[in-house]
Amino acid sequence: MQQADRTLRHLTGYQLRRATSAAMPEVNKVLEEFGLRRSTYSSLVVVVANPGLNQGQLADALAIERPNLVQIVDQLERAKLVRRTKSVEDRRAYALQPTPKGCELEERATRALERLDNLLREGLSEQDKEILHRILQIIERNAETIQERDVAEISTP
Amino acid sequence: MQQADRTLRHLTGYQLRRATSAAMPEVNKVLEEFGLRRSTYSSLVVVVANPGLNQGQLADALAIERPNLVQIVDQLERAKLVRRTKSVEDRRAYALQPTPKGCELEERATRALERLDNLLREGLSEQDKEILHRILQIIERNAETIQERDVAEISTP
DNA sequence: TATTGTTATACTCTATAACTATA
DNA sequence: TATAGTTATAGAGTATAACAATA
Repeated sequence: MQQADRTLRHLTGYQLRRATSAAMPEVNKVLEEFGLRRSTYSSLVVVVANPGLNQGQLADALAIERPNLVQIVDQLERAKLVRRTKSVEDRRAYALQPTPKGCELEERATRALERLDNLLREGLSEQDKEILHRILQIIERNAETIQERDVAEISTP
Repeated sequence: MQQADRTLRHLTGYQLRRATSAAMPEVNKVLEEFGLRRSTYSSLVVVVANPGLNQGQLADALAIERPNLVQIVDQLERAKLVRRTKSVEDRRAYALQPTPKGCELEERATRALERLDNLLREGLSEQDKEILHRILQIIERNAETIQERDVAEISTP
């Protein structure tokens, strides 16, 4: 039985899901070598690039819920990659600061992921890569736009 | 703070993840209107397109583990969309058959998802859509190829 | 009254080991 | 012995309600 999912392959959601599901385990494997997971890695990157931001801003940047961020920052702090420092302007908030060790690890992990990226995109032209990046951002924005609308018009034409 | 995740946006895995995470809730909402989830919908589609296939073949087609398929088929059977019929050639296996109700629901759900697809891909040219489909399949195959190799060469250059 | 970080919780998805019945 | 379907289970990821401290 070949291409038993032929019908599904026409749907963008299914295409995205298959490609993402295939790629994520490889991303996970690379990050494991650095003692990181996707959630801790992406948080670390944003803190390194935006030192001093607070947890709410970090959650917004990564589109994750604040409660789920708590344990992620806990892990980064335990690994001495990020520090929670009390914000002086707003004493409710923590200003997140990367440690030197965090900066160094982030750089090495990013380089490894860039090498994986080249393998994932093998066979694609430079133009293909740019088009992919552009299209995925359009789809993401379209999805956010749809979210603000009513789903009824889709399900019942 | 704008584009706090700028560094991450360069990575294909992150691009894929963001687009997929934004799109999946919309897919879920559409399918909920039909009493389906992504897993039950995709299984239903494959059974309708390939009546008589068994659960192992279905699991392979959708790249899901067989144990996880059991409850999915249970749900489809409880909803009278699919029937498990004992295979005559191999009495260990079930031949999965769609019911008329299953065929009808699959068709309506697919039409609704195609309408969602048009919204998700709004602003893309016909060429963009074809390129996206092609690129995502390449990435999926590349990921499967990487999986068969050693990750060490990626993490430690 | 609203917001930041937190706790507790629950639900889905995914993955693996081990069982049964057939082959 | 190997395979098809199953059971049980465990780990992520994700989502919401409610609380304390502060604004």
